[in-house]
Amino acid sequence: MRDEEIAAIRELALFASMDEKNFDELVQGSYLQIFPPGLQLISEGDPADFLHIVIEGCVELVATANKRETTLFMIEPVKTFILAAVLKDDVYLMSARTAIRSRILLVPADAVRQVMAKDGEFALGMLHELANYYRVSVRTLKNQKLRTGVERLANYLITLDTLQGASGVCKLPHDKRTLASYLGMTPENLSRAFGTLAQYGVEVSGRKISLSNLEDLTVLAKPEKLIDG
Amino acid sequence: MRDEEIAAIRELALFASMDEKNFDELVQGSYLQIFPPGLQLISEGDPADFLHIVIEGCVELVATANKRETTLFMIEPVKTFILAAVLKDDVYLMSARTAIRSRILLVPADAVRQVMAKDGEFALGMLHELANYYRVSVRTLKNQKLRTGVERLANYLITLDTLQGASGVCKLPHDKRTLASYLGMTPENLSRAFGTLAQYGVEVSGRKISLSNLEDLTVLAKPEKLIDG
DNA sequence: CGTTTGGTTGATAGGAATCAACTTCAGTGG
DNA sequence: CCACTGAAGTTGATTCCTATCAACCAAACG
Repeated sequence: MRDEEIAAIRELALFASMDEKNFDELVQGSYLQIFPPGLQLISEGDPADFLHIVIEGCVELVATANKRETTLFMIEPVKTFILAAVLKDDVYLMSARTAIRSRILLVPADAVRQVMAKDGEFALGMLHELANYYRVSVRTLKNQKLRTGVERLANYLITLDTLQGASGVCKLPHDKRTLASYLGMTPENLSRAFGTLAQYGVEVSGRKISLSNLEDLTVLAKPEKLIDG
Repeated sequence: MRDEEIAAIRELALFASMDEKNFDELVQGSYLQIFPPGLQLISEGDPADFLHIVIEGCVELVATANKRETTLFMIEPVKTFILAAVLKDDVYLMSARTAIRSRILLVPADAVRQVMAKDGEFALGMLHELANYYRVSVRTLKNQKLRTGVERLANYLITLDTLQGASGVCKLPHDKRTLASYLGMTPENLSRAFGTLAQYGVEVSGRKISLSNLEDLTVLAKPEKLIDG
């Protein structure tokens, strides 16, 4: 790993206030690797051997059962994933694959656990990271249990537009199949949901979305701070 | 709080290995209280002022949106709840109410955060507790997104029977309205789901359930270690 | 070019919510 | 003791949401 990359990683909230020596110990055994899109990084059920950190790109966390598959989370830079499995020294509950070409830092799980035990600052950093993930997961669960598909899409679009500058024009970060899976619906239903939203000023052209009637859309979506953030 | 109660709390995995002085500091400002059934302990959106620990009884974590309500988790002794909100010094994402008469320990949030910062053992305890909750939340999400209502009920019953001794006879720990909300369906639909399961050997009499054909039920339910534990 | 991949549309069926009526049962009070 | 009450649970009819299967379209790519 290059010095400048190490320095960049050091800046992350997770590592910022930890001891220099402990940081070195973590980085020592780590690998920074580039993966092509669509590559399976982790399979659910496997033991957790590395803590993964997305430095660049995007990773999709998916789960399978009953011959069905669903996307649970999309992880964007700079964030860890499968932290809980590493921490509990247990198997992964989700599979992970790159959504696009991605640079990922792999930190050996036992190193993480060892450093965590002796570096309080690092443990606190982990605690905050994990608390964030827990809250995201709860929000996701509420989104899923309390809203219909159309409502989830509407809220997704409003949030997306806000994140991209609230200009009323935004661009989907993933293909629609992935989005459908993330929103808990089939691609066919996502397509119909976009159709339904047309009468609320949502125009779709490929991945480009324009929201020309945010008021009506918001009435339909009923966004909630405790779900959408 | 009585000495024997303090001693019992000290035994919890969360506190077991922490420093005596720090434990005292935590317990000092805490209250142990008994609440009647159905009492609202916490409202979603409120700032987190106390870490709650169920010593005895049962607490239901619910969330509301769109004039709908759903039960996200049931917390049984001895477990904490709303840990993440306390940790992040943020608002609660869920409301909490007692399902039955319950004894609950209330630990001031700022004390928790202070002790956490200086007691590495306690921080590690928290980290494990939180990691457990995260994984429960992910399992719940998978259960919700990958299964139908009848499948969720079937798996719930199989797990319940296992927990209660795998005798083929078990007893629902909550009323059916609560169970329906927890399983993400309406009471009417839960009733029908029980009806559907009759042909798989599920007999219902009030809260008493008997599973006379576990093989067929299991074929329908398709339990997964990575969802049902 | 044709072939693939991603996306859309239509028809149909299945899963789940809603509304309304009815039953059961526990608790209350006459 | 029994009738009343209210809550919990069930059942039926209907509507709505969602998945499935199939066909079709279109941009992307060798």
